[in-house]
Amino acid sequence: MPEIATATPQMLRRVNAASVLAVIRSSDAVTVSELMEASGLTRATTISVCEDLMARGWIRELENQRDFGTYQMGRPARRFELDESAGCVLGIDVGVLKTTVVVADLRGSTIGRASEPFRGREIEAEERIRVISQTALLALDAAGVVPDKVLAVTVGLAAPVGRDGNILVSQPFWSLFDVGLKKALHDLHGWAVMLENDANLAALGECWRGAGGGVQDLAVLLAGERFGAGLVESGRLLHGAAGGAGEMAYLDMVEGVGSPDGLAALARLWATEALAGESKTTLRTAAAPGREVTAQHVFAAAAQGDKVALGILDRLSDRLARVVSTLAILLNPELVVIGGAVADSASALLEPTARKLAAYTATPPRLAASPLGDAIVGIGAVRHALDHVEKNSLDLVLRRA
Amino acid sequence: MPEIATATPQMLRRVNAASVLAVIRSSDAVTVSELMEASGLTRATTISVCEDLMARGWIRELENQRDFGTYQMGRPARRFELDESAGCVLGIDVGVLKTTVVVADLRGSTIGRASEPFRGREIEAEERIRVISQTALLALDAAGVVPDKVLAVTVGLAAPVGRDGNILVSQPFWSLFDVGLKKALHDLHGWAVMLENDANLAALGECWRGAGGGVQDLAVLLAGERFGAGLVESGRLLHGAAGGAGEMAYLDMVEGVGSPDGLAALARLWATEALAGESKTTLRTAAAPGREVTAQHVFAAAAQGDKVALGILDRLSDRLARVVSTLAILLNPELVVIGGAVADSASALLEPTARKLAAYTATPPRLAASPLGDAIVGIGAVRHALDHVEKNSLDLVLRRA
DNA sequence: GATACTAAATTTAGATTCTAAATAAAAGTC
DNA sequence: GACTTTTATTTAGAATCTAAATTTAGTATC
Repeated sequence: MPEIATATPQMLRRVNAASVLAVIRSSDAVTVSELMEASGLTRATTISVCEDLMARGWIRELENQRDFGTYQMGRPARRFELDESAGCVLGIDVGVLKTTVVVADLRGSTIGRASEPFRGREIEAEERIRVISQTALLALDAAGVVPDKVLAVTVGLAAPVGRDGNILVSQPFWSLFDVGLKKALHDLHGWAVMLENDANLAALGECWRGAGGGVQDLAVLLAGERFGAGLVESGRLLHGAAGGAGEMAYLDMVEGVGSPDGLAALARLWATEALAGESKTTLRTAAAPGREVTAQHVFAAAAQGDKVALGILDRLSDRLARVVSTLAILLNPELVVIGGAVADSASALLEPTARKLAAYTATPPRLAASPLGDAIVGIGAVRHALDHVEKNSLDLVLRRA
Repeated sequence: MPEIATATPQMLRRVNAASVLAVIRSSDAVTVSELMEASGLTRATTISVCEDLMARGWIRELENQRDFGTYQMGRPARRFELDESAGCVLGIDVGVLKTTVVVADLRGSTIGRASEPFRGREIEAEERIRVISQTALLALDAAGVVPDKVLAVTVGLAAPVGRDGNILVSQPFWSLFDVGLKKALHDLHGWAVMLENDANLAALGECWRGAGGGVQDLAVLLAGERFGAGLVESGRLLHGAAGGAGEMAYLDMVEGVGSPDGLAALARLWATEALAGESKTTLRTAAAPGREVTAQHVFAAAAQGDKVALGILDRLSDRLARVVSTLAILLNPELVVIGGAVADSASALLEPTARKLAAYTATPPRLAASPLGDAIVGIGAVRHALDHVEKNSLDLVLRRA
């Protein structure tokens, strides 16, 4: 016997309240008449729902109603808008060397942010959790918001996370971290913490605020040190059975690729190789004795017309085209966004990559460089947390300041 | 302003009726009390919904109510069950050389079937459509059902089909076929026809009646002449932006693979190569002068211990392991089902393939051979059509015999 | 400044729907 | 035949939405 969802009269109000709230959330300030048109409900119902939402603290009524819109005759309309300060969400990016916490209001506007380094790459989960917790408080402080206002927290990390938001026990370190972090933040502040893979959050971020506005089928390629993808199909994140979707270890087996090394790693490697040879290049001055040559150096030199650097860019674009084409063929996204630390530099690669892509696949997607830079995971985490709040608005109790 | 779904009291009945129907659909015969427990509704509501569904023709009431279940005291319970003959669906597999039509009742039981060859590989869309339409009538005749009873029709074909069920205009032949078929079957019989990619239908079929019972993340690999995949993630089919998801042309670029050729094609090729050489093998007797050696010959010879055939199987299993591993890494399915014409023979490959798979991926999925044989697309098409009927039950008007 | 006009808010009556409790019915048990 | 058990039916009640009539709060016009 399957579990089924039946409906009672009481649930109607919930459905309608949620719908009206969704409209208000996506508008600046709306009149009851506008809400009626959007919802198909009558005036009586619409107003009653708005009163409800106001009593619960999600929306507020505007005064000076004529100030908005064009002049109009008749009795002034009541106007409602989202109370974006009714609560906030936290998006936390846990990297290897540092953590960044973004505080956003209910409209998703960033209202605070803090970043703190970890003491080293190999520190214990416990210490990591302590730093994260403190950074979160710093960010809240910067936003001028008390911890009680936090309605949802999403943490992004470079590990596979299942659809249920849990990390597999087969990952001992991250599993420990998972349990510890959830417990710590709940015990300290009463926050409900959700985990998600960083590439997946990057994909959410791009769909929301990045190059993927309105796109339903997209892949975000984190292309810096190591290729990894966040996959969105029909507007939904793909996780796979154990959260492993978007892994790209198969690149080992792809001709002309051979490793999951990312663009920055390859640019460094090939520049170092070139410098070991005799070739004449401006990269020599960048890489002074004792200083490593970086991907930035290569892109900068290429922009100046350096032949060796341009050669490296050509190789990079071929590599990228091959990587993108595997995704493009198997998943047929509309758009592939290049993200990660190299996103800015990658724009120089877009045109040649797109040209080569046409040779590798019959269904080439659009290509774009992420405009979000290294904030991409934090922004995606905010989006993820907001999704949770929006889905559960009517069950959350807002604590007034 | 987003389109939103609000609810009225009238819609409650719809929701509850749909839920109750879903329970009845998945049970043999249920009492009102059982429905009450499953739905959480009261007796009055449950009975009223059942009367409704009965009036609409979807369910029927049983007599001899004590015949079911164990002996029980008290007033006999009313018992309802799905009227599986209230309508039927058609699942149509359009191949290159023939078409097969499956007629199924509302429980999904096959009640009729017919298969007819096309006159050639290269015939016009119009002629194809005529043959399909006639085969459908033959199948209905075999089922003893009139065309009026058909509630939904799904057609599976080897072309990319978008989420919306349409074929891209960039595919001139199939696009013409799409429009023509829908128009023809609608004009002739009033049927609403849905199109879907054959590998996708195979995936639906496996989830329903095949090796993937209950699995939420799975890939079906049609592995006969050419590799192609149907992908299911979190219980949903993946289509991609233009219906191209599951394409495997990237295999060209995978080391140790190099082409999208399927297992049957490779077995033939390698056997032919071996026969051109000097090696001693029982395959020579199978391939008498003028007769081509087939994949079946190779598998049969291997089963008898033929060294050359066993060598081919070993190569095939490596090839298969590489193909599967690319899917397994990027999408992390729980299960990969080998389907298509070679499904039966493929079971001999499962064990060695699984062994090799562990070397290629850290997240090896379970492997299985499809138990559905070449009926897989037709069965998937039936499931697809049933999905449509179940989602729209309350809008469909059943025509009584 | 009085009157008319307009658009929105509010009130009121009405229709559905579900629930809950009381009553009736159809069996079996003793 | 009286009692028990289980289900069906009836009745009253609560919540929701809609629709139509009425009131309100402004602007426009004379």
